[in-house]
Amino acid sequence: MRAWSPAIVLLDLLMPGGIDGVETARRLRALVPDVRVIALTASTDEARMMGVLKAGALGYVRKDADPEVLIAAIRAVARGRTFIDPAVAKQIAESEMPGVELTPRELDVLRQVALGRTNREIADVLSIGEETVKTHVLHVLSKLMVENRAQAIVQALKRGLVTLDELD
Amino acid sequence: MRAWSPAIVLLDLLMPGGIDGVETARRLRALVPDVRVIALTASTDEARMMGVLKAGALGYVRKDADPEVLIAAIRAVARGRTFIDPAVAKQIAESEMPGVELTPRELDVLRQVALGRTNREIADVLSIGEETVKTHVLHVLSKLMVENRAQAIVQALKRGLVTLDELD
DNA sequence: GAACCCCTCCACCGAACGGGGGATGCGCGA
DNA sequence: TCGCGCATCCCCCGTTCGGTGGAGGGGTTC
Repeated sequence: MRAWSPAIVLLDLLMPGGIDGVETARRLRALVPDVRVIALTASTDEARMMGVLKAGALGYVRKDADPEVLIAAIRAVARGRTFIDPAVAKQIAESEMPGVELTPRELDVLRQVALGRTNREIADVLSIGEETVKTHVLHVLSKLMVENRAQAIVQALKRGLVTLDELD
Repeated sequence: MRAWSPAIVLLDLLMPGGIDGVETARRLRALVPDVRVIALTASTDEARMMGVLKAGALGYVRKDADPEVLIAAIRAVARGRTFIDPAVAKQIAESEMPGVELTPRELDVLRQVALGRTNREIADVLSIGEETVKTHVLHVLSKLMVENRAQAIVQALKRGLVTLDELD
Protein backbone atom coordinates (compact mmCIF):
# COMPACT_ATOMS: atom_id res chain seq x y z
CA MET A 1 0.00 0.00 0.00
CA ARG A 2 2.76 2.41 0.89
CA ALA A 3 5.19 1.11 -1.62
CA TRP A 4 5.02 4.41 -3.44
CA SER A 5 6.22 6.85 -0.91
CA PRO A 6 5.84 10.43 -2.03
CA ALA A 7 2.85 10.18 -4.26
CA ILE A 8 0.35 12.66 -5.42
CA VAL A 9 -3.32 12.19 -4.83
CA LEU A 10 -5.95 13.93 -6.82
CA LEU A 11 -8.72 14.01 -4.31
CA ASP A 12 -12.22 14.71 -5.46
CA LEU A 13 -14.01 16.79 -2.89
CA LEU A 14 -17.37 16.23 -4.45
CA MET A 15 -18.65 13.28 -2.53
CA PRO A 16 -22.40 13.59 -2.58
CA GLY A 17 -23.38 10.47 -0.77
CA GLY A 18 -20.09 9.68 0.84
CA ILE A 19 -17.44 10.79 3.24
CA ASP A 20 -16.42 14.35 3.64
CA GLY A 21 -13.57 15.15 1.34
CA VAL A 22 -11.88 17.26 3.94
CA GLU A 23 -11.91 14.42 6.40
CA THR A 24 -10.56 12.12 3.75
CA ALA A 25 -7.63 14.40 3.13
CA ARG A 26 -6.91 14.55 6.82
CA ARG A 27 -6.95 10.79 7.24
CA LEU A 28 -4.90 10.33 4.15
CA ARG A 29 -2.18 12.53 5.46
CA ALA A 30 -2.34 10.90 8.84
CA LEU A 31 -1.72 7.55 7.22
CA VAL A 32 0.85 8.71 4.72
CA PRO A 33 2.49 11.94 5.85
CA ASP A 34 4.45 12.31 2.66
CA VAL A 35 1.45 12.16 0.43
CA ARG A 36 0.75 15.26 -1.56
CA VAL A 37 -2.87 16.07 -2.01
CA ILE A 38 -4.40 18.10 -4.75
CA ALA A 39 -8.01 18.87 -4.10
CA LEU A 40 -10.30 18.69 -7.08
CA THR A 41 -13.59 20.35 -6.70
CA ALA A 42 -16.54 21.66 -8.58
CA SER A 43 -17.48 24.20 -6.02
CA THR A 44 -15.56 27.25 -5.08
CA ASP A 45 -16.75 27.30 -1.54
CA GLU A 46 -14.24 29.22 0.43
CA ALA A 47 -14.86 27.54 3.75
CA ARG A 48 -14.36 24.19 2.14
CA MET A 49 -11.16 25.30 0.54
CA MET A 50 -9.72 26.51 3.79
CA GLY A 51 -10.72 23.28 5.38
CA VAL A 52 -8.99 21.14 2.87
CA LEU A 53 -5.87 23.27 2.95
CA LYS A 54 -5.86 22.96 6.70
CA ALA A 55 -6.12 19.26 6.25
CA GLY A 56 -2.81 19.43 4.46
CA ALA A 57 -3.63 19.64 0.80
CA LEU A 58 -1.01 21.41 -1.22
CA GLY A 59 -3.10 22.10 -4.25
CA TYR A 60 -6.60 23.22 -4.99
CA VAL A 61 -7.95 23.04 -8.51
CA ARG A 62 -11.39 23.31 -9.99
CA LYS A 63 -12.66 20.45 -12.04
CA ASP A 64 -13.50 22.66 -14.95
CA ALA A 65 -10.04 24.13 -15.00
CA ASP A 66 -7.91 23.94 -18.08
CA PRO A 67 -5.77 20.83 -18.32
CA GLU A 68 -2.75 23.10 -18.27
CA VAL A 69 -3.75 24.27 -14.85
CA LEU A 70 -4.02 20.75 -13.60
CA ILE A 71 -0.65 19.87 -15.09
CA ALA A 72 0.86 22.92 -13.49
CA ALA A 73 -0.67 21.93 -10.19
CA ILE A 74 0.76 18.45 -10.39
CA ARG A 75 4.17 19.77 -11.30
CA ALA A 76 4.12 22.30 -8.49
CA VAL A 77 2.90 19.89 -5.89
CA ALA A 78 5.38 17.26 -6.99
CA ARG A 79 8.08 19.73 -6.04
CA GLY A 80 6.46 20.32 -2.72
CA ARG A 81 5.05 23.68 -3.64
CA THR A 82 1.55 24.79 -3.05
CA PHE A 83 -0.71 25.56 -5.93
CA ILE A 84 -4.03 27.30 -5.97
CA ASP A 85 -6.12 27.49 -9.05
CA PRO A 86 -5.90 31.07 -10.27
CA ALA A 87 -9.61 31.00 -10.96
CA VAL A 88 -10.26 30.04 -7.37
CA ALA A 89 -7.85 32.63 -6.10
CA LYS A 90 -9.63 35.22 -8.15
CA GLN A 91 -12.96 34.10 -6.84
CA ILE A 92 -11.77 34.35 -3.28
CA ALA A 93 -10.38 37.74 -4.01
CA GLU A 94 -13.69 38.99 -5.28
CA SER A 95 -15.84 37.24 -2.75
CA GLU A 96 -17.37 38.92 0.21
CA MET A 97 -17.11 42.32 -1.40
CA PRO A 98 -20.44 43.92 -0.67
CA GLY A 99 -21.03 45.20 -4.15
CA VAL A 100 -20.31 48.85 -3.93
CA GLU A 101 -20.72 50.39 -7.30
CA LEU A 102 -19.33 53.84 -7.58
CA THR A 103 -19.61 55.83 -10.76
CA PRO A 104 -16.33 56.85 -12.40
CA ARG A 105 -16.80 60.38 -11.23
CA GLU A 106 -17.51 59.33 -7.68
CA LEU A 107 -14.32 57.30 -7.75
CA ASP A 108 -12.41 60.35 -8.95
CA VAL A 109 -13.77 62.37 -6.08
CA LEU A 110 -13.14 59.61 -3.58
CA ARG A 111 -9.48 59.43 -4.57
CA GLN A 112 -9.17 63.16 -4.12
CA VAL A 113 -10.83 62.92 -0.74
CA ALA A 114 -8.30 60.27 0.23
CA LEU A 115 -5.59 62.72 -0.69
CA GLY A 116 -6.93 64.98 2.00
CA ARG A 117 -8.14 67.61 -0.39
CA THR A 118 -11.01 69.93 0.50
CA ASN A 119 -14.10 70.11 -1.66
CA ARG A 120 -12.88 73.41 -3.05
CA GLU A 121 -9.52 71.92 -4.05
CA ILE A 122 -11.16 68.86 -5.56
CA ALA A 123 -13.41 71.12 -7.57
CA ASP A 124 -10.38 72.89 -8.99
CA VAL A 125 -8.50 69.69 -9.74
CA LEU A 126 -11.44 68.13 -11.52
CA SER A 127 -12.53 71.40 -13.05
CA ILE A 128 -16.06 71.22 -11.73
CA GLY A 129 -18.09 73.23 -9.25
CA GLU A 130 -17.64 72.79 -5.54
CA GLU A 131 -21.34 72.03 -5.24
CA THR A 132 -20.89 69.17 -7.66
CA VAL A 133 -18.06 67.81 -5.55
CA LYS A 134 -20.24 67.94 -2.48
CA THR A 135 -22.92 66.00 -4.28
CA HIS A 136 -20.47 63.30 -5.30
CA VAL A 137 -19.02 63.12 -1.81
CA LEU A 138 -22.47 62.68 -0.31
CA HIS A 139 -23.22 59.93 -2.80
CA VAL A 140 -19.98 58.19 -1.91
CA LEU A 141 -20.66 58.46 1.82
CA SER A 142 -24.09 57.01 1.23
CA LYS A 143 -22.88 54.13 -0.92
CA LEU A 144 -20.10 53.22 1.45
CA MET A 145 -22.50 53.56 4.34
CA VAL A 146 -20.25 55.86 6.29
CA GLU A 147 -20.76 59.22 7.91
CA ASN A 148 -17.71 61.25 7.05
CA ARG A 149 -14.71 61.36 4.75
CA ALA A 150 -12.39 59.80 7.30
CA GLN A 151 -14.46 56.63 7.38
CA ALA A 152 -14.83 56.83 3.61
CA ILE A 153 -11.06 56.72 3.24
CA VAL A 154 -10.75 53.68 5.48
CA GLN A 155 -13.52 51.88 3.63
CA ALA A 156 -12.04 52.77 0.27
CA LEU A 157 -8.72 51.32 1.34
CA LYS A 158 -10.31 48.21 2.76
CA ARG A 159 -12.23 47.58 -0.42
CA GLY A 160 -9.30 48.35 -2.62
CA LEU A 161 -11.05 51.24 -4.29
CA VAL A 162 -7.96 53.18 -3.45
CA THR A 163 -4.50 51.92 -2.57
CA LEU A 164 -2.06 53.49 -0.18
CA ASP A 165 0.63 53.48 -2.82
CA GLU A 166 -1.24 55.78 -5.14
CA LEU A 167 -1.76 58.31 -2.40
CA ASP A 168 0.78 61.12 -2.71
CA MET B 1 -13.37 37.19 -16.98
CA ARG B 2 -13.34 40.91 -16.90
CA ALA B 3 -10.51 42.85 -18.45
CA TRP B 4 -9.53 44.58 -15.25
CA SER B 5 -9.37 41.38 -13.28
CA PRO B 6 -6.16 41.35 -11.34
CA ALA B 7 -4.06 38.33 -12.06
CA ILE B 8 -2.56 36.92 -8.93
CA VAL B 9 0.50 34.76 -8.96
CA LEU B 10 1.53 32.65 -6.05
CA LEU B 11 5.24 32.52 -6.66
CA ASP B 12 7.35 29.93 -4.97
CA LEU B 13 10.71 31.34 -4.03
CA LEU B 14 12.22 27.97 -3.37
CA MET B 15 13.77 27.13 -6.66
CA PRO B 16 16.71 24.93 -5.85
CA GLY B 17 17.97 24.07 -9.24
CA GLY B 18 16.40 26.90 -11.13
CA ILE B 19 16.13 30.60 -11.55
CA ASP B 20 16.20 32.98 -8.67
CA GLY B 21 12.71 33.62 -7.40
CA VAL B 22 13.40 37.30 -7.01
CA GLU B 23 14.49 37.55 -10.59
CA THR B 24 11.41 35.68 -11.66
CA ALA B 25 9.20 38.16 -9.87
CA ARG B 26 10.99 41.02 -11.54
CA ARG B 27 10.65 39.56 -15.00
CA LEU B 28 7.05 38.69 -14.37
CA ARG B 29 6.19 42.23 -13.49
CA ALA B 30 8.15 43.52 -16.42
CA LEU B 31 6.07 41.37 -18.72
CA VAL B 32 2.75 41.91 -17.02
CA PRO B 33 2.78 45.12 -15.00
CA ASP B 34 -0.65 44.49 -13.57
CA VAL B 35 0.21 41.11 -12.18
CA ARG B 36 0.13 40.81 -8.44
CA VAL B 37 2.70 38.55 -6.94
CA ILE B 38 2.50 36.75 -3.66
CA ALA B 39 5.80 35.25 -2.66
CA LEU B 40 5.65 31.87 -1.01
CA THR B 41 8.72 30.83 0.84
CA ALA B 42 10.06 28.45 3.40
CA SER B 43 12.76 30.75 4.65
CA THR B 44 12.35 33.89 6.63
CA ASP B 45 15.43 35.51 5.26
CA GLU B 46 14.89 39.20 5.58
CA ALA B 47 17.20 40.22 2.76
CA ARG B 48 15.45 37.88 0.41
CA MET B 49 12.12 39.24 1.47
CA MET B 50 13.13 42.83 0.88
CA GLY B 51 14.50 41.78 -2.46
CA VAL B 52 11.31 40.19 -3.61
CA LEU B 53 9.23 43.06 -2.33
CA LYS B 54 11.47 45.46 -4.17
CA ALA B 55 10.94 43.31 -7.22
CA GLY B 56 7.30 44.23 -6.96
CA ALA B 57 5.71 41.45 -4.95
CA LEU B 58 2.79 42.60 -2.89
CA GLY B 59 2.60 39.65 -0.57
CA TYR B 60 5.01 37.53 1.35
CA VAL B 61 3.79 34.38 3.03
CA ARG B 62 5.54 31.45 4.59
CA LYS B 63 4.72 28.03 3.27
CA ASP B 64 3.92 26.69 6.66
CA ALA B 65 1.48 29.48 7.32
CA ASP B 66 -2.13 28.73 8.14
CA PRO B 67 -4.49 28.67 5.19
CA GLU B 68 -6.23 31.66 6.71
CA VAL B 69 -3.07 33.65 6.25
CA LEU B 70 -2.88 32.65 2.63
CA ILE B 71 -6.50 33.56 2.06
CA ALA B 72 -5.95 36.89 3.75
CA ALA B 73 -2.93 37.47 1.56
CA ILE B 74 -4.90 36.78 -1.59
CA ARG B 75 -7.65 39.10 -0.45
CA ALA B 76 -5.28 41.89 0.45
CA VAL B 77 -3.23 41.62 -2.70
CA ALA B 78 -6.31 41.50 -4.87
CA ARG B 79 -7.19 44.88 -3.49
CA GLY B 80 -3.78 46.24 -4.18
CA ARG B 81 -2.71 46.12 -0.62
CA THR B 82 0.51 44.59 0.50
CA PHE B 83 0.44 41.63 2.78
CA ILE B 84 3.27 40.37 4.90
CA ASP B 85 2.91 37.16 6.81
CA PRO B 86 2.41 38.25 10.40
CA ALA B 87 4.96 35.70 11.50
CA VAL B 88 7.54 37.18 9.19
CA ALA B 89 6.50 40.73 9.89
CA LYS B 90 6.86 40.19 13.58
CA GLN B 91 10.30 38.83 13.03
CA ILE B 92 11.57 41.90 11.29
CA ALA B 93 9.40 44.32 13.20
CA GLU B 94 12.02 44.92 15.82
CA SER B 95 14.67 45.81 13.29
CA GLU B 96 13.38 49.15 12.13
CA MET B 97 10.79 51.64 13.23
CA PRO B 98 11.56 54.89 11.50
CA GLY B 99 9.65 58.08 11.76
CA VAL B 100 7.57 60.18 14.00
CA GLU B 101 7.30 59.98 17.73
CA LEU B 102 3.82 60.43 19.01
CA THR B 103 2.96 60.40 22.67
CA PRO B 104 0.72 57.55 23.83
CA ARG B 105 -2.19 59.90 24.15
CA GLU B 106 -1.68 61.33 20.70
CA LEU B 107 -1.67 57.78 19.36
CA ASP B 108 -4.93 57.10 21.13
CA VAL B 109 -6.48 60.14 19.56
CA LEU B 110 -5.04 59.32 16.15
CA ARG B 111 -6.64 55.89 16.21
CA GLN B 112 -9.96 57.42 17.07
CA VAL B 113 -9.56 59.91 14.26
CA ALA B 114 -8.90 57.01 11.90
CA LEU B 115 -12.18 55.52 13.05
CA GLY B 116 -13.87 58.61 11.69
CA ARG B 117 -14.93 59.87 15.07
CA THR B 118 -15.51 63.54 15.69
CA ASN B 119 -13.58 65.43 18.34
CA ARG B 120 -16.66 65.38 20.53
CA GLU B 121 -17.00 61.59 20.22
CA ILE B 122 -13.31 61.05 20.84
CA ALA B 123 -13.57 63.16 23.94
CA ASP B 124 -16.36 60.93 25.23
CA VAL B 125 -14.56 57.70 24.39
CA LEU B 126 -11.35 58.78 26.05
CA SER B 127 -13.18 60.57 28.83
CA ILE B 128 -11.42 63.86 28.32
CA GLY B 129 -12.50 67.30 27.19
CA GLU B 130 -13.15 68.11 23.56
CA GLU B 131 -10.64 70.92 23.80
CA THR B 132 -8.01 68.45 24.87
CA VAL B 133 -8.80 66.29 21.89
CA LYS B 134 -8.38 69.26 19.60
CA THR B 135 -5.00 69.96 21.11
CA HIS B 136 -3.85 66.39 20.54
CA VAL B 137 -5.18 66.37 17.02
CA LEU B 138 -3.32 69.57 16.22
CA HIS B 139 -0.15 68.10 17.63
CA VAL B 140 -0.60 64.98 15.54
CA LEU B 141 -1.23 67.00 12.40
CA SER B 142 1.90 68.98 13.13
CA LYS B 143 4.07 65.94 13.80
CA LEU B 144 2.86 64.11 10.75
CA MET B 145 3.28 67.28 8.73
CA VAL B 146 -0.21 67.15 7.31
CA GLU B 147 -3.04 69.62 7.14
CA ASN B 148 -6.15 67.69 8.00
CA ARG B 149 -7.33 64.43 9.49
CA ALA B 150 -7.80 62.75 6.16
CA GLN B 151 -4.12 63.09 5.39
CA ALA B 152 -3.31 62.14 8.95
CA ILE B 153 -5.12 58.84 8.47
CA VAL B 154 -3.25 58.07 5.29
CA GLN B 155 0.07 58.90 6.89
CA ALA B 156 -0.75 56.86 9.97
CA LEU B 157 -1.51 53.87 7.78
CA LYS B 158 1.61 54.34 5.69
CA ARG B 159 3.79 54.53 8.77
CA GLY B 160 2.08 51.64 10.44
CA LEU B 161 0.94 53.72 13.37
CA VAL B 162 -2.46 52.30 12.62
CA THR B 163 -3.41 49.23 10.63
CA LEU B 164 -6.47 48.75 8.49
CA ASP B 165 -7.36 45.57 10.34
CA GLU B 166 -7.75 47.24 13.68
CA LEU B 167 -10.15 49.77 12.26
CA ASP B 168 -13.69 48.75 13.03
C1' DG C 1 -41.63 59.02 -25.23
C1' DA C 2 -41.18 57.76 -20.44
C1' DA C 3 -38.26 56.15 -16.85
C1' DC C 4 -34.01 56.15 -15.15
C1' DC C 5 -29.10 57.12 -14.14
C1' DC C 6 -25.22 60.14 -14.33
C1' DC C 7 -23.17 64.55 -14.08
C1' DT C 8 -23.54 69.14 -13.27
C1' DC C 9 -24.93 73.23 -10.45
C1' DC C 10 -27.43 76.19 -6.71
C1' DA C 11 -29.07 77.85 -1.78
C1' DC C 12 -29.39 77.29 3.02
C1' DC C 13 -28.13 75.64 7.58
C1' DG C 14 -26.01 73.66 11.71
C1' DA C 15 -22.20 71.08 13.03
C1' DA C 16 -17.45 70.04 12.84
C1' DC C 17 -12.80 71.34 11.88
C1' DG C 18 -8.21 73.99 11.82
C1' DG C 19 -5.62 77.49 13.98
C1' DG C 20 -4.54 81.17 17.20
C1' DG C 21 -4.21 82.76 21.58
C1' DG C 22 -3.65 81.21 26.34
C1' DA C 23 -3.74 78.39 31.25
C1' DT C 24 -2.96 74.65 35.01
C1' DG C 25 -0.85 70.59 36.97
C1' DC C 26 2.24 66.66 36.92
C1' DG C 27 6.49 64.10 36.67
C1' DC C 28 11.16 63.57 35.39
C1' DG C 29 15.80 64.66 34.76
C1' DA C 30 19.48 68.26 34.76
C1' DT D 1 15.14 74.07 42.07
C1' DC D 2 14.29 74.95 37.48
C1' DG D 3 13.22 73.52 33.11
C1' DC D 4 10.69 70.76 29.89
C1' DG D 5 7.54 67.60 27.95
C1' DC D 6 3.07 65.79 28.54
C1' DA D 7 -1.78 66.05 29.38
C1' DT D 8 -5.60 68.56 30.45
C1' DC D 9 -8.76 72.54 29.80
C1' DC D 10 -10.66 77.27 27.95
C1' DC D 11 -12.13 81.15 24.39
C1' DC D 12 -12.42 83.07 19.75
C1' DC D 13 -12.73 82.89 14.84
C1' DG D 14 -13.05 81.77 10.03
C1' DT D 15 -13.37 77.79 7.06
C1' DT D 16 -14.95 73.35 5.84
C1' DC D 17 -18.30 69.51 6.15
C1' DG D 18 -22.53 67.04 6.13
C1' DG D 19 -27.39 67.19 5.03
C1' DT D 20 -31.42 69.02 2.86
C1' DG D 21 -33.89 70.77 -0.53
C1' DG D 22 -33.94 71.39 -5.36
C1' DA D 23 -32.87 71.99 -10.96
C1' DG D 24 -31.38 70.94 -15.80
C1' DG D 25 -29.04 68.31 -19.58
C1' DG D 26 -27.29 64.04 -21.62
C1' DG D 27 -27.44 59.26 -22.01
C1' DT D 28 -29.52 54.47 -22.05
C1' DT D 29 -33.27 51.24 -21.71
C1' DC D 30 -37.67 49.73 -22.23
